[in-house]
Amino acid sequence: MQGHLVDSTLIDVVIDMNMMEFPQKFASEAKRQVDDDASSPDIQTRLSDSPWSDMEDDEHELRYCSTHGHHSKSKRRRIINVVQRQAANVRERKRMFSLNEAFDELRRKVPTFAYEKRLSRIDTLRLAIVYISFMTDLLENT
DNA sequence: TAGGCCATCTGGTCCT
DNA sequence: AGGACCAGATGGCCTA
Repeated sequence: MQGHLVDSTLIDVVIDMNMMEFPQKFASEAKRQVDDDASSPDIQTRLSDSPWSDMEDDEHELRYCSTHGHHSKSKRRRIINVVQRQAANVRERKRMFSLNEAFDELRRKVPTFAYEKRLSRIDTLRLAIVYISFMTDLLENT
């Protein structure tokens, strides 16, 4: 539907970019995910009274630029155990998954030709920028 | 085979 | 305290 509104200017841009193909490796990539959790690099289980560990010397005072209105913060390393790390990995995977869902949705919104390849994430963003600019111009000139 | 793209892990920082 | 967000590193897959 959205492709009908596109003029030659936008089409020229689109032609230069990679075209669609639905993710074939999405499922295959998931293969190594969950099972790898147990075999992740030997993260030491570091259980201590405090989840924070001081950096060695007094250089660990992290000073933010005062022009940005930040206060100085002490730079302390947060110590997490294996369970917490794995939980964080799962959350990160979910977060990236939802990010990719958003990219897929954006891919469906921008006009493309269903050639052989799907748009990469960076191409999707660039094309969306071009498309939005084009539509904005169209709106302003009517 | 090199380069592009992507998923995943990880540690640092921000935010609630 | 802990979850969200981010960026760097790494490794796999695919294509020219």
